[in-house]
Amino acid sequence: MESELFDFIAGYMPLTEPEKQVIVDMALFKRVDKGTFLVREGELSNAYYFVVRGCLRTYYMIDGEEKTTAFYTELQNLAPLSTVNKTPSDQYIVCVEDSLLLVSTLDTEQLVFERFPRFETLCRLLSENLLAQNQASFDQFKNSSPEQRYLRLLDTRPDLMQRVPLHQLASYLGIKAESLSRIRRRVQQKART
Amino acid sequence: MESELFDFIAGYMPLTEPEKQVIVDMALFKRVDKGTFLVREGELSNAYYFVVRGCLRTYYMIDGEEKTTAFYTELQNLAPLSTVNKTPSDQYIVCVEDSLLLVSTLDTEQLVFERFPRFETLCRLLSENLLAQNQASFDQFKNSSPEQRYLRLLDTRPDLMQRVPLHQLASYLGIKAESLSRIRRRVQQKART
DNA sequence: TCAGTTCCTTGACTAAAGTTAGGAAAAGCG
DNA sequence: CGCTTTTCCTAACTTTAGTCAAGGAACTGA
Repeated sequence: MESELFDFIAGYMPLTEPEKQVIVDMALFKRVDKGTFLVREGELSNAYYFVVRGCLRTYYMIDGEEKTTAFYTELQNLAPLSTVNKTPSDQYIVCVEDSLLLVSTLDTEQLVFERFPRFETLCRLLSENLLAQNQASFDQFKNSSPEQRYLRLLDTRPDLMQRVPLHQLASYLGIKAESLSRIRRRVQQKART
Repeated sequence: MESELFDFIAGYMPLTEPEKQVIVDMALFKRVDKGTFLVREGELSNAYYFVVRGCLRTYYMIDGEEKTTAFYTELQNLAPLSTVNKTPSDQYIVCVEDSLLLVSTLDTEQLVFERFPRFETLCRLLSENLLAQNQASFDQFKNSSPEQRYLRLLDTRPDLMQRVPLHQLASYLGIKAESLSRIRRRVQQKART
């Protein structure tokens, strides 16, 4: 169960057995049911999430409509702006499937850093990486059409198509549900020729 | 000259005089002329940049066209994916104006961390913050039309309009130069009524 | 089982961005 | 200074996304 996590971490920095034990002992793993809200708009949040198994979704409520902006699945990390800034959240974070999460709060983080100083270096490297990756995704998004974005998603995260309703994927791709529907038809027709 | 930097850092963590001195002594400040490339496509990069004064631009060459994706101005931070990943860069980073930068390489960073351990915490906090902010910008980008994005840019970074050619701003906004031209006309007409 | 959602698609229409082409003003350079 | 390049705008046309309306399929809960 934890092995996925430690394999992932090893990509940044291999951990010793005692170090792994620190994480396990702190009982940071948490099972969360589908439909559970981790944060709602207006609430304060003090946790960071690492998805071991399952799927989280972030969305905003704008003019009574849900605007989905991200999905976090296996081995992805979510540091809500609300947690980082200690300000009320402007978005919702909800559990899309029954999930297994590593939940670390500002408090537990501090404890881990004391017992295991290298963990701060690990967190720094991870943040730097995620920042650069996020910027690269943003860059790619700007330079591609809705259809190209759909095709890329199909290529990089095909699982999402099965796991998530299409109208949520549409707003994730920055378009309306009707447009996504038409894009899918267009793409299928091209493939058939 | 360095005071802008230290004022900025104080927002995360006030530094002591000796700590400030470490940074100044390491002579990490660098003047860079307009037109200078910090990284080209295919090159390796091993530096992080903090803009004290001036402006940097990142762009990709796609089908012989420059696709600008970001501008870094006063008090903004740039950690190129190439530096983070130690892989050849897929983008260009160029100096748009004569600029004053704080340049930190992987080597100098290590030295600073040793002489001044709190610096690593500072870097972690900064990365976490920038990541959450970048994600929020990305979210907003997805949920707004080209016109809304233009108006927001006008609101949040009006200086860019003067500092940078419009066709570069267009691709930064994820649209073509012709579209930006039309949007500007539309907006002006609305304002005139 | 049935009623009420939610989800997905389609069609007709509108609005806006992409494409292509051209031209004028401004800036850079010999 | 003239020349070239860059920058910016315009226009006509094409393509595609947004909007509004509707209907059917799939799922949900009493």
